[in-house]
Amino acid sequence: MASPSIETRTSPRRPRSILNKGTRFDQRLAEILTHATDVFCDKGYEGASMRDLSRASGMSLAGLYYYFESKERLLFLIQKHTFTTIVQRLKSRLEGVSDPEQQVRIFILNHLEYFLANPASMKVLSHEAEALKNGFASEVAAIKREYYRICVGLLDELKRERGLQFSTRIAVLSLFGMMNWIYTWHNPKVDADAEQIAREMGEIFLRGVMNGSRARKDGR
Amino acid sequence: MASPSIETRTSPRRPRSILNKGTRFDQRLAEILTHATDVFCDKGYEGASMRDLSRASGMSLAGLYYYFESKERLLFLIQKHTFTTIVQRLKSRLEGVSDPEQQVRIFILNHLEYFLANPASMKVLSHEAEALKNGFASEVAAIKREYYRICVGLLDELKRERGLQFSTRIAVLSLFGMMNWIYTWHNPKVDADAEQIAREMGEIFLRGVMNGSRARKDGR
DNA sequence: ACTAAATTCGAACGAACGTTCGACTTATAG
DNA sequence: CTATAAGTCGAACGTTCGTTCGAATTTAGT
Repeated sequence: MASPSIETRTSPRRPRSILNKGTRFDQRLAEILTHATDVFCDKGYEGASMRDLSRASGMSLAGLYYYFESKERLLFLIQKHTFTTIVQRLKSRLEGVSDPEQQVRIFILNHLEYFLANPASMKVLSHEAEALKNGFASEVAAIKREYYRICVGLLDELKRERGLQFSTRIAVLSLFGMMNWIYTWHNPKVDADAEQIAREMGEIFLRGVMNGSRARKDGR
Repeated sequence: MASPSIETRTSPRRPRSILNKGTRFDQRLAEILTHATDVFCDKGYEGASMRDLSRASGMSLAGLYYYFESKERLLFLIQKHTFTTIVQRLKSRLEGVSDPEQQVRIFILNHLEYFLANPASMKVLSHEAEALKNGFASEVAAIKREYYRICVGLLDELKRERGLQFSTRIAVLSLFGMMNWIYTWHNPKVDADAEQIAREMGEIFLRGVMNGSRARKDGR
């Protein structure tokens, strides 16, 4: 959780001194976001009260409102930062790789690695997807759509290259389901690490989508 | 949504007349559960107020408490009924089928058919899995565990019969993810019906879990 | 050291929350 | 028709909610 920085906020008047990166304000806000993420993760967005957030971050109830103007905007900041980060990491990892199968594996690994390294953030992103309204909702939805389209692109490319036949939509959404559901069951003391889970899910998904598909006629 | 019946409730003193099935009480409770399910589906358990439920079911706020003694118990009744029904249907459909692959296909079809026929109930079951506490939570968790174990059994049987090698836990949980995630995206105006989606997910999952697995050594 | 800006907080706001109570109305059985 | 039980409701309970305000404190520039 880091550096929401300049254009991300609107609450009080901005400090006029230009060139402040990683200011006290931004650092403190980031700390609050981290604690808030944990609380939202445990109690849900609606179930978490501002007093819970106050307690968790060690700041008074009123003090929180110096950093953001509403509980909803706080959730928005968490979701936007999380989603932006995962998309940006994906893009950088995808650079220079041209084999579509390898690209899909990277997509899965990137998603699961970030998920298991930031379980609270990702649970809040996955589980509270409907909690935001209007402008906040549509801005996060836009990032989600971009992320979704990237995955569609990879699978369409895989289909084209290998002459496969399957519904891209069902495939992509099944893959997201496999991956995102992990927040309901993953236990770091019992389950393998991200790399191995990514390998196993990747095997299931890629074999499932690739083998024998060429021969199928439509309908059945 | 139907017949919570005798042992399910505790609120007021029970009508002493034995042999009442489908009484006025049970019917009205079932209606309330249906409306409450829709509201919980739309606004979430925490986000839905008793006044929302009152409005949706056309009964006064106080009147609701004649049928159940708390909001939490209402959610419990919804989840327990939904989960019990889906397990019971599965068991009856599984009877007489012995081929493990066919059994897995039936499992998937049963799950998705019920999901798409009762989207609100299933969303409330999937999305509000952490909302209940203590006794309520553990009773639903017990049914979930039974359902999970059935699926594990089917996959272990498939593994044994065909000499496959994969982590049953990861496979089962991936399958649940694929299926349960559907509440976040399925649009009846755009997407296919349960039978076809079950076929496509079944293909992906079964091919993914079956093909080539025999040859793999451990570790890699 | 002085000052102005940045930061923090106690106290309170009105609204909404889940739940309860006693009185009222409707249905049922004799 | 009468009496008892089942069902319903308006009004209110105490609590907690998200948010605000003005005063107090801390920080940073000179």
